[in-house]
Amino acid sequence: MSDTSPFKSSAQAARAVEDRTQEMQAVLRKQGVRMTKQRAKLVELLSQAEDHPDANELHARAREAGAGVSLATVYRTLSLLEEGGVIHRHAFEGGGSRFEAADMPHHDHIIDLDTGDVVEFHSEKIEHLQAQIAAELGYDVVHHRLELYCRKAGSDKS
Amino acid sequence: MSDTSPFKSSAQAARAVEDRTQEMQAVLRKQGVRMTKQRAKLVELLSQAEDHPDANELHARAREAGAGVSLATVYRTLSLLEEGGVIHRHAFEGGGSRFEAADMPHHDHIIDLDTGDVVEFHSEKIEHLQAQIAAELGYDVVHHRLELYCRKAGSDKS
DNA sequence: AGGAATATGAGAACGATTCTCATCAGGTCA
DNA sequence: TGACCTGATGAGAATCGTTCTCATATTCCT
Repeated sequence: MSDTSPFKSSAQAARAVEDRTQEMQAVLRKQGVRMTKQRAKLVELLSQAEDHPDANELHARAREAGAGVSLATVYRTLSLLEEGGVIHRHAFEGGGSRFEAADMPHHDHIIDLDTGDVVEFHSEKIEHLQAQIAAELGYDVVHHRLELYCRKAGSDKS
Repeated sequence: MSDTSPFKSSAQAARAVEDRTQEMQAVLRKQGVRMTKQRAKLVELLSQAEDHPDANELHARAREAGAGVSLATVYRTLSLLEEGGVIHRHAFEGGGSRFEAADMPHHDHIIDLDTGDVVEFHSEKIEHLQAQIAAELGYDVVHHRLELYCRKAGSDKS
């Protein structure tokens, strides 16, 4: 499998994942969330995921990892983690919600219509324009959703 | 200075509902779409709607108008009209898809988190930035989704 | 360890949407 | 205009993602 990780060595990467997992669990414990085996496993899976898995995918990964977690618990835990603010939920077009750890800078998404790949990007200019527009209409932006559904440049699909 | 230009639904209201209905039906006929009673009624309901009704709401409105249309047909027709480009489908957070006639300039949405109200806006600057960002990453934007979930400025919730 | 509060698993229930299929209605052609 | 062929409709079953129910199993506090 190709490795798009920004880390130089797998040892370093493992360490980082460990840190992220610990960090997420710490935040949750601070909120009084009981850290059960299945929650710990899901937190770990999410902290090491480099894509945007959905509930079913996480269910499968947990099973593969030898730690059985029921689909019901996967859903319950995802909602819990979202409430706790340690993961983000995305409802892209088609299919169900997809998730990602929340411990990285805010960003929006480009979804490849042909492959389903998700690319992240961020534009301070767009963020600023959004706030400005909302303000002109008398609103404060609580959160937003910006998704660009794209095709690779040049792939003529008409 | 801002290129924001929100539309007032009253601007479109000036235009006769019948004209919009005829226009939409004409476009569809041109595409070889059979104009059945049910489809005609749904096109009419959509052309006169000033909000963003969902399938169930349209089903109810058709019933109230004395023209019974099954829910299955409502869904089939909505997909048909969307393919024909005469309506747009929006999947806002929570609940199902909501629709609106497509015969007005492209725009994005602000959703009031407290009231559910939807305000339309458009920013050429943002559109341009989106295309630019996608291009830099090797993509062409096919369509996008920009929604600002807001609260009235100053309404200190919590 | 002892226990109260809480989490889990399995499957039923749910809401939105799509599909199946027997019947019905547009639009065309003679 | 009337018969026809194709495509459309209605009613309900089926699907899909997600949530809920409830009996049982765990966690975490003391």
